[in-house]
Amino acid sequence: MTVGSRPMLDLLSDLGRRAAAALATHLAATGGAVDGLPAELPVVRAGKPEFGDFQISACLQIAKQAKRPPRELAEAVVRGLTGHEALAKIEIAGPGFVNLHLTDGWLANRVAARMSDPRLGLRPVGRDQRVVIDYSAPNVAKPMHIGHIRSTIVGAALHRTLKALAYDVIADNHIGDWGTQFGKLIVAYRRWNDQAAYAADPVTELLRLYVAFSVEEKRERGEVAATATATATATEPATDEEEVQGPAPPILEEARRELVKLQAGDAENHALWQKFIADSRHAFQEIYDRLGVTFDYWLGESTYNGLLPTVVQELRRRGIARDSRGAQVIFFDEQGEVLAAERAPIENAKLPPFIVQKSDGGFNYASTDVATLAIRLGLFGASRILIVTDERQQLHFRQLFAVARRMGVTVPVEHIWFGLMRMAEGTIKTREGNVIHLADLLDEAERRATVAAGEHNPELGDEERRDVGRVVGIGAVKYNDLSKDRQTLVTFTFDKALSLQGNTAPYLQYAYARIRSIVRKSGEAPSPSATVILGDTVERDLARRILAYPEAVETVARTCRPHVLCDYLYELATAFSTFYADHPVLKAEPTLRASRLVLTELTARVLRDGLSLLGIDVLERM
RNA sequence: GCGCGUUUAGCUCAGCUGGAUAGAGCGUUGGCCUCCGGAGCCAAAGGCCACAGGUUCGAAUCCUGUAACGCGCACCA
Repeated sequence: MTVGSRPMLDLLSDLGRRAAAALATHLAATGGAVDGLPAELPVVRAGKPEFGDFQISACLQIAKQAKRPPRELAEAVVRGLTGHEALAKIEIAGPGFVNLHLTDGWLANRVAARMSDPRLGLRPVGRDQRVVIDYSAPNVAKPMHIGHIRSTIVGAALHRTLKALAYDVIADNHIGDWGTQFGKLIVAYRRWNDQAAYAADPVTELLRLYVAFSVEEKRERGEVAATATATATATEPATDEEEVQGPAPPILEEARRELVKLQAGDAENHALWQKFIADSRHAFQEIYDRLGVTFDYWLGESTYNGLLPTVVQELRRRGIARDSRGAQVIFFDEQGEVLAAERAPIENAKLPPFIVQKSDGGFNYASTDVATLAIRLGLFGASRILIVTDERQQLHFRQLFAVARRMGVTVPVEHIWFGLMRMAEGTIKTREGNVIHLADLLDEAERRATVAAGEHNPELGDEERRDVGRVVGIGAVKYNDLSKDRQTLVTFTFDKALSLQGNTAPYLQYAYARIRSIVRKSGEAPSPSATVILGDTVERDLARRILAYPEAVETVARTCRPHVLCDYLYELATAFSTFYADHPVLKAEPTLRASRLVLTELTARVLRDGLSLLGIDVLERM
């Protein structure tokens, strides 16, 4: 490990350990024994500049248990840290906070050292860990719309971030390529397919066919219901709420027959199904290419079909699933754990029943997901599994994870859920109503950004302007989703999604382009051996933020929340802009110029690297 | 009805898992181009952290209620 490759994080651990040791010694001497004193006191960023760079507030928490005054403990901590090479000043403040001030020299040396570190301080914390990440997962025969964008973009960002920390990542696109909709699609395709329209845009035509099916189904259902109510005796109340619906309309019966044929391996239906998948995948790939998103596998739901009978058998054999109303069902207890199959279902179960096989013998999402989990754990040897979907699937995954626990799964399986995208009033409508297709959103983003590029930099040629528009537009869309906590409910508007000011991708890209312009004009490569001078708080603040990069990236990997990295990069860019406003670089005297070039260059490298983890490109000019 | 989630400035959001005087962006108002790219910088105004209790040295953060909104709740995925 080279010096300076992970300065800030190591320093905090070191300080925390020394503080804890000093405190333990003091407590032992004074008889104020405390159970479970941590080996490392938490050292956190100070809330305000006057409180120094970092602070330790643990003395306040420990004081009560130790029955000693907080300030006395703080004094012990101060004694333990006095003389540390990185600390310029240690003070006790308020009721017992310990404020730590780093020396400018320590910061400067560490920043200078980072010039020689191609990883910018990132540590291989994920080494020897295999993570399977499941994201995007669009449904076959449906165009990707703005509801898919968060899973795709958040998932891709996590994918890249984990890889950067040396995790062995397997990205799996679990596309919806199986299910009852294929019976409907086959029927609708045979009845109404418009060959020219299909040839031009298969997925849009498939969506039209699906909608046409629903319309026809509804029409027939109306007719059936009318005759049913006319002949009903009306004296027999329905015993089951779910069964009050009348007999199925003929077209739905037809769809079910086609589905059964497909499942039985009927050659014609199988060929159609394959065609739908291939054409859909082609359309998805176009979007992924524009977004720069990649997968290692596309193991759709159908991948697991052959395993489902065995999965359900196994669940029964192990006393997890049982017969109930003709279906294979798993029940839960008051704690939300699986209820043994020999026990009667209970009233106040924490979770509703989990159906792994329908009463008609068909399998569903639940059994598919059990099989998927088994493959990811067994075949892929995952040591962590991340599934990125919207919030509506929380209950399903709680049920699934309870089943996994019952089956003895101990590796962490996490549902990385995000809030739904909602439409605001007045947004543009597309062909199919109020769904905005992802492709249209990206087109509009690029169009607006291209116009903006032309306004802000008239010197750009047509080709470069379009290139800038593409990178800025796509970046803005991605950043808009990534910069909010993923659990936030988003109300979509073009103006917000494509904003170019404030905490946005274009701001960061602009900061990068400006920096590159300075470095170009310097006519030299910033020197890794230059001495860094931190002359004032502005330069000092910039240095601190540069060094904090690994902390932000590791937080993203741990919590699966990319907005932490967005916030970090925005603060870095802001710190640079402040620095840039009144600290001449090229016109400074030689030693200062060399030092400032290092700060400038490092800011550029961290911005580029951090944005790349988010899947956002940068430009040399814009 | 039950479960999960959300509620912080006019609007959009942070708040590092209990720390000191709650922070940004947009918008508003006022400054900054003889100076490396003004998609920028500096500053001001703007807050009962939904509401009511509780826990403790200390609460936007934890616990209990209440309200509003979002989502889900037996054979869709």
